[in-house]
Amino acid sequence: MPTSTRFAVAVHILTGLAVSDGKPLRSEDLAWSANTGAVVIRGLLSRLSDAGLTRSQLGAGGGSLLAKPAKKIRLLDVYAAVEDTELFSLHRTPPCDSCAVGGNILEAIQPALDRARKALEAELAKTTVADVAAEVARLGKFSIPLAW
Amino acid sequence: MPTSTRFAVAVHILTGLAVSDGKPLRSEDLAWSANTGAVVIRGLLSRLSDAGLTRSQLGAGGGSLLAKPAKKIRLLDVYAAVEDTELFSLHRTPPCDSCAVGGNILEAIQPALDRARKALEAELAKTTVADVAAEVARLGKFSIPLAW
DNA sequence: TTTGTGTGTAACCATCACTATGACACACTA
DNA sequence: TAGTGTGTCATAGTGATGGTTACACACAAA
Repeated sequence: MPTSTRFAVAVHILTGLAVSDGKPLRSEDLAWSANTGAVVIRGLLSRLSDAGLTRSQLGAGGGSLLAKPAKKIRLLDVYAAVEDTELFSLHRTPPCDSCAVGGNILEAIQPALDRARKALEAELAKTTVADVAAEVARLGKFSIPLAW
Repeated sequence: MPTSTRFAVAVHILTGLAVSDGKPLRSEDLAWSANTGAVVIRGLLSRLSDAGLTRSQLGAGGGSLLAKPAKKIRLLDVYAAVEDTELFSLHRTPPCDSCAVGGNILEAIQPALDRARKALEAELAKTTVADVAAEVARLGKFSIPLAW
């Protein structure tokens, strides 16, 4: 039930925009930082933009910006924006319906899985992009905004 | 990411063994209930056995049994036994090390991800196979042990 | 001891999500 | 008008996953 790498890279993107603090960053710049392709970044930015977390500025000198303060963007928001598979996958083929266990197992475990998922999400809601940006600044010994 | 159905099927297997309550079940029987192949079940049983959750009885009339009371098997134990990938995958290729954000982002987000993972695990530790078996019995309106 | 039963594991395959990459139309700025 | 950067499509390689066949081995029952 692992997540894709999208979540980690999306947090990376948003953290980059947060430390840049108002100066637009191009997808190519972000791709260099994340060590991937610019199209991959643009795909993620598309999802983040749909979720209202970022916005784009076209044309020369353009790039991406945070659509709201980093303090208001929780890791949970990022998670929801870029992950589309269920945390727990169930049986690939539905279990035997005419069987005492198979016919009821899904319904029986669902509540426990839901509680686990909610616990994960509640924890992700406690950290914001601003927190991550501050931690990156502390580790890298620089201050925000950072001149690139 | 391709998510694994192993956890759900493993819980299914253990629940089946729990309601069977001492009567060995063959991998073929479990495969029928889970609507999959017997070899898939045996692969999971191999992991569960390594984790000390089940044991096998060879020969005619044989099959698999729980290695300890269902009440002592937490969903967390099952999860640990059959899932081998990290909950959160990080960048496929390590981010740019010579970059202020890329060089520190992994270390910066790790604590938050660890807290989220621990929250998930703590929740999974609260439910046991016996709980799931009882719920299946309630939904299916039968009592344990179940005659197959 | 013999026969039948069931496990355990290896090998191979099809499928699917994921990431990478090239290409190009479009929007906007200078 | 020229240049820049986004947004999206199409394509391809990769890796994990689950399904299936095959077979050696262990054990129980007779």
